Amino acid sequence: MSLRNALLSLLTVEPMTGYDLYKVFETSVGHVWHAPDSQIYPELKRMEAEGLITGQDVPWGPRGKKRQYAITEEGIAEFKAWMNTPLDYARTRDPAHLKAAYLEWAQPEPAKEQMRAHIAHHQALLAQWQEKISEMEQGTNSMLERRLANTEPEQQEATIAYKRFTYEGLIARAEAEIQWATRGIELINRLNP
Amino acid sequence: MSLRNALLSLLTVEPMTGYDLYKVFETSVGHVWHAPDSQIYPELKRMEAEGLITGQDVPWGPRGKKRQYAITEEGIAEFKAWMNTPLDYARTRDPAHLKAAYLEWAQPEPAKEQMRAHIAHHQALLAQWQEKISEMEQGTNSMLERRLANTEPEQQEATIAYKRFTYEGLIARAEAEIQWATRGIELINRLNP
DNA sequence: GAAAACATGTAACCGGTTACATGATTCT
DNA sequence: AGAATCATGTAACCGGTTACATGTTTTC
Repeated sequence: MSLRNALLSLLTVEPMTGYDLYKVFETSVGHVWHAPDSQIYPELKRMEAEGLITGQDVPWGPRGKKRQYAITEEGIAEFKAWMNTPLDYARTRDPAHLKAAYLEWAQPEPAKEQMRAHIAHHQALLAQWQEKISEMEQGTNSMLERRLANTEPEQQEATIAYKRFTYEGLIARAEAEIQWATRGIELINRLNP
Repeated sequence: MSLRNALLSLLTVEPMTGYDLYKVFETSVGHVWHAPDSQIYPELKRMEAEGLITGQDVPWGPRGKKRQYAITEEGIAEFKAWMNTPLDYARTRDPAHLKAAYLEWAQPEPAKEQMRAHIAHHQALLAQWQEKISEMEQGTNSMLERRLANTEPEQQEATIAYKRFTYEGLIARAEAEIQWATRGIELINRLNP
């Protein structure tokens, strides 16, 4: 049910179409949550049927139209309820560490390549998150700016602080993964002289 | 297809029954990969049909029997091939950080409770992984001891080193998550005086 | 004798992925 | 005029979860 709440969180900013939401998942929130359009459109329909959001057809060009969804009071209540409910943590399922535990079965070159890919993956994430923080600082993150425009002044500090806190955590994690994989390459080299 | 390879990795130690494998998932490997029995038994059947493992009914008590699976040459080749193939990293889907980014929507107490649960979750993982390393050092990890008994002497160092490397990475991650959530509690306190 | 552990499955469901499908609008 | 983007879906599939179901053996 996290997709539903990710969608609700975005609709607390302003009404959006399925395509708008899809694009946001491809960029800003996409680094914390991702969903393909094929999952978003049906979910929006279900949410509308359940009264969490209301859809409205708005004209788009001479003949086209698009459906814009706005969060309802019920939707806000649902989102807040989710935010106040503790998560239940899923059992671990971590292919990268599963493979790392059995690297003696790989050849040295592919093993190192695996570690390099791990580094590249987390370096890309790191760069994106650092970019998010720098956008926040410069006020160039449009989703955040629009959110702040609809937020009471005394709440704005918290809104920014929690987002920064989140990104900082993700940055620390990415850095740790890069460090780990770097040590992995050293280890592979040491064991395969 | 990681379940399949997790099963293969365990069967490189020695032949096992579905229940044996299920128990191992509940304990040692379970902290890197988890699977319920309802997923293990059908997967073993498919793997047998594909020739990756061979099953043999062995008597169990006066009337019972159990099916013991051994990895085949084909299975070993498949596992090695997987180990030599780079992973493709799935798009992020991280409910804990998704929620953290919107903590201004939660009440302070539930928000802190969330952070405490995050700490408790990762502290439990941390303890399990530290225990694994201490078992390795004392030679009391029976899966590993059995694996080493079937490993050529010149390979034993690598086998141990990669497992230690894996656990150390997971320990570092757990410590970082605990630190992050601790900062989160401080932040919530600061914003809600 | 009862409880715990061993042993093996099936079935319904759910969230998510991939592939397929279509058409309008805007930009160059 | 053609390409890129906007817009919205359906359908098959897949990995994983939860619930249900059953029987044997070992341990206390």
